[in-house]
Amino acid sequence: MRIGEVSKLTGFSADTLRWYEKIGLLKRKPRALGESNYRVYDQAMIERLFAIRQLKGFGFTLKEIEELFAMDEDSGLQCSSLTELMERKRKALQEKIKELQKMEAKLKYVAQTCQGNCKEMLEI
Amino acid sequence: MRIGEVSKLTGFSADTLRWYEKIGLLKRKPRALGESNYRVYDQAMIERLFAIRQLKGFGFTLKEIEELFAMDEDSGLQCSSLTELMERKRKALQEKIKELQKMEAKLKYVAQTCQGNCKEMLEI
DNA sequence: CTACAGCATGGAGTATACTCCAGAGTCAAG
DNA sequence: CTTGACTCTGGAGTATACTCCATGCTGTAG
Repeated sequence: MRIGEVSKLTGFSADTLRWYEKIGLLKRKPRALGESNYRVYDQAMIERLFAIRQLKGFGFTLKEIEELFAMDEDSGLQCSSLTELMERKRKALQEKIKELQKMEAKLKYVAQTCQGNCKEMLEI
Repeated sequence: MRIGEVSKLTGFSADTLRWYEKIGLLKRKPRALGESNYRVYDQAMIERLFAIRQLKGFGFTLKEIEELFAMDEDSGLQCSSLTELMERKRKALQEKIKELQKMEAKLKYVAQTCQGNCKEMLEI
């Protein structure tokens, strides 16, 4: 498959696919003799793209996904290591959530109790 | 007050103070005749810095804070407009929170139920 | 054979909020 | 008068994840 087709199939733009290659998240297949310079994607690469989609949905950054793939290729990814990574990511997410919830609560408080003098409440 | 003192007082680094000035969040006082080129901060500026601190804590971006100050200088900020802004920010925060909570829930699910085959569950 | 869609490359631009640095000017104490 | 701390300016760098663009090559339909 060529880049346009893969783009339609996966929903990643062609630019994004090239970008993923550039940062090492996706390896480009070396071209066979006499083959054009166009990128060719095989089934394994398509699957990897869906995995990337999944992992992004779990909150992993591209860098983390890359490291994860590297671990997998390196020594075979153990479920225990993966679980640990997920737990760590989960804790980070929880902290971020708490932070946002605090902001939200503060906003709610000011907006609901200001009675005409929210500027003072916000100390503006 | 000069920049170093203000930095200590407010906790914003000197670089940050200059940065805020550059993006228009803080106006530099014009220098008086014969005065040096050093920045001088008066009480009003210090207060504005504390307001910025507050508003950042409420989740407003610098750009939003700037717009807010502009509205205030322009026509005097009405509590009703401010409340509306806060409500909008609050909704945005809530959506972000929901999104993160979904990620967290998915991670929790996989991590807790994988039983040795989390790779399959993650579709890696 | 030619037109045109599709692809390649390298580089710049976007958004956010700074941080760091070099090179030079300024101020106050001793 | 010198030293050292402080400040100035302009510009580059950081992190994240792309997007957009110009210019030029490639593949295929008619």
